[in-house]
Amino acid sequence: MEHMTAEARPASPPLTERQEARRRRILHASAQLASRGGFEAVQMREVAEAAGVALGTLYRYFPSKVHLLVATMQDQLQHMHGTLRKRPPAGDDAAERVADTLMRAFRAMQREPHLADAMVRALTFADRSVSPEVDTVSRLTTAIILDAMGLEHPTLEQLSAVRVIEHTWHSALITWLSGRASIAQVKIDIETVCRLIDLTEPDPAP
Amino acid sequence: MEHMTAEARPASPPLTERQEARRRRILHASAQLASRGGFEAVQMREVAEAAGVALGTLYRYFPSKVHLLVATMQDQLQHMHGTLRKRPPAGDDAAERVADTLMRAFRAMQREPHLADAMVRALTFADRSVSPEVDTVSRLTTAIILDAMGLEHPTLEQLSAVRVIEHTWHSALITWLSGRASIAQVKIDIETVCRLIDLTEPDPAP
DNA sequence: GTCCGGTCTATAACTTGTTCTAGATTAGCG
DNA sequence: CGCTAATCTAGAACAAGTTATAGACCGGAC
Repeated sequence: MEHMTAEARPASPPLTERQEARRRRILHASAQLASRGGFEAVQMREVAEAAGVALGTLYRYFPSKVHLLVATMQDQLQHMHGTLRKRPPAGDDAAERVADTLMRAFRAMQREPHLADAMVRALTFADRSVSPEVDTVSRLTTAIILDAMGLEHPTLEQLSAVRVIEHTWHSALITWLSGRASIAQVKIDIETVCRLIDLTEPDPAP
Repeated sequence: MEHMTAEARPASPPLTERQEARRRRILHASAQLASRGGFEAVQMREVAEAAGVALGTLYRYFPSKVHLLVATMQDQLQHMHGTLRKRPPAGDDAAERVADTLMRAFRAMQREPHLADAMVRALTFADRSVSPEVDTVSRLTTAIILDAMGLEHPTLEQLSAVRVIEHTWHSALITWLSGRASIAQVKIDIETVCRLIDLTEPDPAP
């Protein structure tokens, strides 16, 4: 496992201290506003005001509302990845541990449903211009799942299973957020898809 | 199997002929515009003009852009359901047939990627106010998958598998539409998730 | 310190989804 | 036919994302 939890910005010019602070204020304001009204409550003018920057500056840091919310999700995911690592999931086999981890993440979302709404809606609404950022989020999610499986060198088959688990995770979240599925239903879906993991683990002989 | 392919409008007052025609013109215009530039090319003023109705009328028929595009998807799905029924999928077991069917649907989307983009983005972006319509689309998709499986009375376990397959289908489509996954990758994901079906079919003894 | 290019602020303007209004048209009904 | 309520039209108006502009400010080169 690599240890770059908090760093994923290979980007262009290294930000000055004031700039880093601005960026942080913006992300904080974004999360704050999202925690109340969800996606639509994150209004660019309000984010700018709450963060104490001009609207143009906000757009310099995040070229669109979707970019901003995806970056917010990146931020939150990194926190969560750290948190999850501290208490590794219980469970005998990999499938259980992954389901356990995702349910833990799901409970975190239940605590801030509006924030979850804003982030997930932005994630799935993102078009090609946001692909790099969305990809970063996806890699973070993959890392979390692989951590839960406890694998150093997953096979191609296992990576496929992880992809499908991620698909299910995102889509199930959406159905929950839009009120079309209950918490129990999401739990079942997660547990169902996690059985795919067993399929890829032909238990190593008696 | 029931035969209500083209009917799913239990709604309030039965539309007059002219109204039905308007509705159809609107959906046609929507699909037309979507086929060019995708989600953002479907602009309400343009749809209204192309359909030859006033903007206010468009909003009376479809209370938002997302409603309109979800209805467009409903329309397209019904066509596809009909088409798919004519030539049932080849394949020995249920998993193969479902994967086959979904890949056929996927190829249809590849022929109109912009239209697919508009419809799928609307579907996942829809909030609670569109739940009933999104649910209808979901039921249609479920029906298509169950048809492919060839089941009259699926078990609860099988229904769970179908749910997960649907999740994967939607999410994989999104990653493809936003350029983060190749066609080949989507194929693998579909085939991977379809293996869940085998898990629910403890083959009925010799 | 002074100067310069890039950054930030404040604000207006533009775009597109959505709502509203006033008047014309239509459908159903006696 | 003539009436009435609902519907439709044309167009203005509003909301929020995004872009553009002009000037103030900051940080590094000299």
